[in-house]
Amino acid sequence: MRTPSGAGGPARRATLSRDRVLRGAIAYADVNGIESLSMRGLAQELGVVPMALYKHVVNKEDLLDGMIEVVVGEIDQAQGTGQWKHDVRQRILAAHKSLLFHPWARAVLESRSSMTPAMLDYLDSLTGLFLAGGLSVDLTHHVMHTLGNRMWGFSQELFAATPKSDTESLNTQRNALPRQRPHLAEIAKAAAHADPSSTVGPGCDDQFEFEFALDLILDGVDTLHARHWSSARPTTTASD
Amino acid sequence: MRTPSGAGGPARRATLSRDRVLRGAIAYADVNGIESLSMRGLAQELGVVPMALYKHVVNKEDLLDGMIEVVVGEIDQAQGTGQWKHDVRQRILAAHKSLLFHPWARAVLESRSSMTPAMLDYLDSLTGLFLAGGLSVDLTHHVMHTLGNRMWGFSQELFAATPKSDTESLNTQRNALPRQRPHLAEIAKAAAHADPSSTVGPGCDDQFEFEFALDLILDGVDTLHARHWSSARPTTTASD
DNA sequence: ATTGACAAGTGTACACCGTACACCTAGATT
DNA sequence: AATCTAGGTGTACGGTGTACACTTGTCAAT
Repeated sequence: MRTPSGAGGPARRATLSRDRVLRGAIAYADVNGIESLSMRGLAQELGVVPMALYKHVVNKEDLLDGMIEVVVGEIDQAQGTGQWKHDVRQRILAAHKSLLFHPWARAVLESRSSMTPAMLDYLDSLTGLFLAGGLSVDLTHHVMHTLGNRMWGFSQELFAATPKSDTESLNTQRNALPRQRPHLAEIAKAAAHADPSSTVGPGCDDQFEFEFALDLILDGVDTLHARHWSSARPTTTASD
Repeated sequence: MRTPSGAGGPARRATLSRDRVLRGAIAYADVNGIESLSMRGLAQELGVVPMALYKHVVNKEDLLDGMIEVVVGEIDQAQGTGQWKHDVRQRILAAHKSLLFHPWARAVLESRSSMTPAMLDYLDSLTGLFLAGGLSVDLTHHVMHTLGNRMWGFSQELFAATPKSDTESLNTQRNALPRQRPHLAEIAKAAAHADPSSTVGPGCDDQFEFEFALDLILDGVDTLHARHWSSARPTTTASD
């Protein structure tokens, strides 16, 4: 609650902030690679002593979470056209673009053990596009798994946002989910209903999801094959 | 070239070997998690001093590569039935099973910057199944990208096996590829021909591959949607 | 049996990492 | 002026990977 003069402060010396730490870390990783991002190195880059960072970030894990949060939060959110396939496509390509912009983002994102708020928001909005397009909750559920594995590697831990045994945060999240992420909540409810054996936790049959995605791809390829599909790359003549 | 008595040696004391180090590391990671696998911890587990490991493994990266090599090499290689879709499905599920057996395998595999021989062999055999099924080289190429992203996260670096600037190993690999991995070589050749701008390197349009996979999924979902597809989970009555 | 070579296990040491903890300090609040 | 407090500092500890020099155990050849 400081911010010396609101806007355009000179910010001499250090004057860190969580945002500056996160942005600094992102820039550092963009330039030097994520593997050489260290608390010490980042501190030096920011003209500060290493321990100063810990006033804005609980530890390195939190730093990485924050970096992902920023990147995912920057995913372009275009207005929908109402055609679900187009809108979904656009949204996913936007995510892909943001992740490609930071080469380290995908690996870091996949190394997180639970979803950050921005990730959940993104997934929720994507889910909403399918549902708005009239797809069943069931089908939407499975295609989210399929796509999720593609956009980033969450897959089986979509709804298992409780890494170890943090039952308190789990309950907090269960209560907060429906009102904040309505579309995800709808899917989670349906999945829990279909498989009552796991009232808490994923409620998803990982093997089923994997095979669903696999068969979707194989059947799609089969169709293309039957149609004598060809990619017709730009440098190739289309006469053949 | 030691191996005291060929088979069934008592192996008192330490008597390491690359294989024992690798197996030990795999067991250690299976039990304690990959994040707590350290050279020191592994050495202690093997009843040996840390630096002893370095006589069988060039560094920790090499250790991780070796672990992946073992796991991928253990993927079940069933006889094909001649039906490409079935055979591909079977092969991929076998890979999935092996990776699931070692929870750390997927993350480690995706953290590798280049393909290990066993990975290349697996991909080559998979490619061969598509080609044997009559799919075009073109279509096979793209579906390999699509599936690759699913089985593990190689995607864009399939043919970019040269992480930094190791031109010598690149040349070695380029010469060795055709005779050892004929199916991959065929795809690589076709891709390089279609895009002559990059005589060395990927030769693949990452964005195209991503969109190909995305559209394959979206079109497949569209089809399922039109058919009023439902997953019909076991606990659900099929009457509805 | 002695020697010598060589593969393999050892011990020490170093640079780097994340971060706990006590401290100081400058600005705001009272 | 006294106090509080958010935030930057300094030191220190235990952990990591691994370079380098060493000892040792095993074999082939003498």
